[in-house]
Amino acid sequence: MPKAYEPAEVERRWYAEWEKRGYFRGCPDSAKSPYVIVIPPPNVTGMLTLGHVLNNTLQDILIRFEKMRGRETCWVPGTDHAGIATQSRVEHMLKEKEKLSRHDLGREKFLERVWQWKEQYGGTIVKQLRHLGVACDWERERFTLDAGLSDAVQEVFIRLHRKGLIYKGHRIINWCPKSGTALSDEDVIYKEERGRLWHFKYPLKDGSGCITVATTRPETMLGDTAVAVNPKDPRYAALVGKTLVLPLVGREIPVIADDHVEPEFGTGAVKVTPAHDPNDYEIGLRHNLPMINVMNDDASMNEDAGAEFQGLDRNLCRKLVVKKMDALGLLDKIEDHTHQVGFSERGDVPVEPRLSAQWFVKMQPLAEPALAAVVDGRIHFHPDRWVKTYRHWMENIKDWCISRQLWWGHRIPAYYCQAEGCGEIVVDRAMPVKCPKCGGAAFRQDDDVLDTWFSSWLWPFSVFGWTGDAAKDAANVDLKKFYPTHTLVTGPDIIFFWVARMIMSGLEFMGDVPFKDVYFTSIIRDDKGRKMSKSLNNSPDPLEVMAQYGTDALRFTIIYIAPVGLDIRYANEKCEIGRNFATKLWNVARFRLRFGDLSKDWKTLDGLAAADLRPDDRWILARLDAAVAGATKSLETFDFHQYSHNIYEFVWSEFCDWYLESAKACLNAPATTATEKAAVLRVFDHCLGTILRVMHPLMPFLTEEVWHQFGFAASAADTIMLAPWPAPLGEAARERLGATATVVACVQEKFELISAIRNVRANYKIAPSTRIMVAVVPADAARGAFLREDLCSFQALASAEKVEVCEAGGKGEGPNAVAVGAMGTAYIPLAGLIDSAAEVAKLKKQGEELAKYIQGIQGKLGNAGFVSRAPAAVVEGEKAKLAEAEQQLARVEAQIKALG
RNA sequence: GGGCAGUUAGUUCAGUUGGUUAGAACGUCUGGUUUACACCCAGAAGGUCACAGGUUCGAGCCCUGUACUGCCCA
Repeated sequence: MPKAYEPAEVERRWYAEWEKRGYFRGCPDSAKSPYVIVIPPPNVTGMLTLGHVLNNTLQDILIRFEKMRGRETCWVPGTDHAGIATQSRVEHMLKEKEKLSRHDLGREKFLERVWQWKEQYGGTIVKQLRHLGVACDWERERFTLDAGLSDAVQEVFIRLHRKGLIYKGHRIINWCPKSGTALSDEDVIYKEERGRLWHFKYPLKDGSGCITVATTRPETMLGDTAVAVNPKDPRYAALVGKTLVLPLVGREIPVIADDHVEPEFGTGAVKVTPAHDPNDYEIGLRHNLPMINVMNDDASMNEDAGAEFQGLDRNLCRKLVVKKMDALGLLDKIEDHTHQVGFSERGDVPVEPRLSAQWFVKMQPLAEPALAAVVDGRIHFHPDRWVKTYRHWMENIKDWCISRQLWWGHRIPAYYCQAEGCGEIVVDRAMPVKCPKCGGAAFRQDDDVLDTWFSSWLWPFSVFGWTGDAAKDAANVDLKKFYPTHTLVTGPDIIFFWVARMIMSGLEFMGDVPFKDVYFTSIIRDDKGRKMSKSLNNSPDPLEVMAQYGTDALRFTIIYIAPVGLDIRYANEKCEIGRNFATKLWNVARFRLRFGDLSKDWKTLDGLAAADLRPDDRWILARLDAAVAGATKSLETFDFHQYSHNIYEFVWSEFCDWYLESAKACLNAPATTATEKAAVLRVFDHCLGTILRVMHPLMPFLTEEVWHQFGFAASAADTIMLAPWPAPLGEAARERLGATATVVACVQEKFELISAIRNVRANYKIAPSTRIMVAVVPADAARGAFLREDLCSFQALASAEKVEVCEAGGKGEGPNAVAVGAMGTAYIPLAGLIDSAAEVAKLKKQGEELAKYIQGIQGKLGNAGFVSRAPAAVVEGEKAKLAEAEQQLARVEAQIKALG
């Protein structure tokens, strides 16, 4: 075995092997109880990011944990078709390489090209995911445009339409001028922008003066159809009902009063453009105002903007409007103004609110049961504070704009009767033969496609082949076994886009929640706390990180550094934590191999009793038990942070730093009998076998490799993936093995005394190779007896030539350095080296600390309120601590006296 | 404007139902090729738990307020 773990080859070999052996498959016929996760489908255009690493490592941990616990696990992977992103990427490519637009090709040819692109490049993220070691059931991989999933989308659209929950409406929507499509409210990202507030004067028709309005979007004035003021605003009371002449356009528009106008904002009078602003639209509806759309699809001005402006881009138009208003003397002033501007996520351009005919889902009837499912606990959020965010959105829900003016996606199953003046819309699976209204036979299908999320929201059941046909679905074994799923792991940024909508659709179409627990991951930032972004060039490529440090190292590190419910601050160097830990474990195995083959009976400790074991063996078994119980509980409660820290702490600081060294001393000692050695090795192997299994969900490759190299695997065909999750020994077994709380406390005290002795060595700069003599006067007879049980490991751990346990006063002659601990007082003869003054100073410092501590406890115990009100156990505990400390202080003081 | 988080060692973070002398990692300092590991070992230093009140026998933890930082929604 090489000195350090070399991950690359191990990872390649094991992943292929696991997949080949079918370990990832979820079997619907299994008698085991199912545990199911559906992956949050990444965009088919996507590349693996650290966010994916975190998210998928968490899912993999859960899947592997439950698999070891005997569940029939099924983790469904897949991708979504990412309508806008994919279409614009292919359009861009066509333009660059062939100077063609999608319109040059036509819909059918263009879609062929997108599919080609998808087949060629779309698998990237899926391939990358495999490098992460994820135990996904690849045979179930799904894509949102697969035939079955597309059928489900169609079925759902038709059903909701029949139910009156999908309708076509003429309303204000968010328009992305770059990609030329409508967006949903959730697709808009608000960014703070330092803009301006232009104050325009609109003259009254009767020539009696002007009203000044303030606007952040001057170009929209061309579509103004009113000016509104607050009815309670005395400044404008006299002007309500009068008529203004809209400058540049000449249209006569009224001054109206509306409660929603804020008198404090701007001048207190607002221009109203119902076709280009959601608030103005509401005002327009209330006051029956004309709605004039002055823009084209690409955000250039249309003919209704007037001849001077027609064809201009919205930004150029803005400049021209301001210039002309200024020339007319109607530009009152320009103020700096910081405000929130909505941007299109994909296009990264400001969205244009605009009046448009689109398809919507009526959300409220779906939201109510979905809110109830979370509020009444059928679904749990982790951390649960996200419930509030969810509730707020659900209670203020708006209808969902689902139509997109794209070609790549699920085409809307709506057919328009082409008969003159009919206008009938038929929603159905196929093109109708005859119009139910006019009997016409000519139809045209809606050109638009559906929002990508309209397919993703069905994911938890569409991936299992849901059809909506009751008989077929009842006979679907996958659906029966695997729905509802169990845990969803996703980012809080898609709580509305995806999580909330999946809950709605699950309840609506399956009659049951889609999952029971939702774990919201952290967001990954760089080590300065900045968001990862392409422009900052601060987003590392996970594949490179895995190549450099190892996949297990990255997996371990990202879980280890993820704080509880907060953002992660990541830097590549942090992967050293995981890499070093992997190497540490690797070397534990190397160490063990020096002492021969694995104990045959490592799996259990049956037949062993306290008398067969050293105190240190009993101690590590108690600690191992606590570690196993802790790991199990942490994973059951989604506390991944604690899980990783507990393992790390246990393996490194307890198992390696103390137990392994103690075992080494015993195994190397000539006096140790073969029986004693066998017992120590058996405990060691039992610990290691347990550690490997507990760590497997987090570091799958390394643990599998050691499992095999070391002989834990029964044969080459075996796997740690299917090894049983360790069960705690339980109290009775711990008692039998002497792994009691008393032993743990004593061993802990012993280790503290050894540390104090090491401190003496360091203070006197004694070389590690120099063996010292140590005489320990135990604090009491019981501790003396405890120490005598095993002096061999004490000696080795303290680098001592010899350790003697003496009666009080029997510590021998000559000057001694001293270490005082709860276990007792250790004397280290250091003739010629001893610095009495330094010894006294050290002891005085220790004495002062003890005195302060004692004073604190005495203060408590002297407080009548504490003694009468605190629980008896707490009071007793304080008394015991006091006695212990007083005794130790007495010993420290005795030493000071002896030295002085 | 509304809501949600956070503020603990130089840095990044733990800290259970309120009850040990508040912990870890990294970094820093000292010493060390001790036969598993220098991707290591041993030792050490480092904290007014943001601030101000309150509840309590007892507060890092509970309550009220303030400040600052970040996120979400309008």
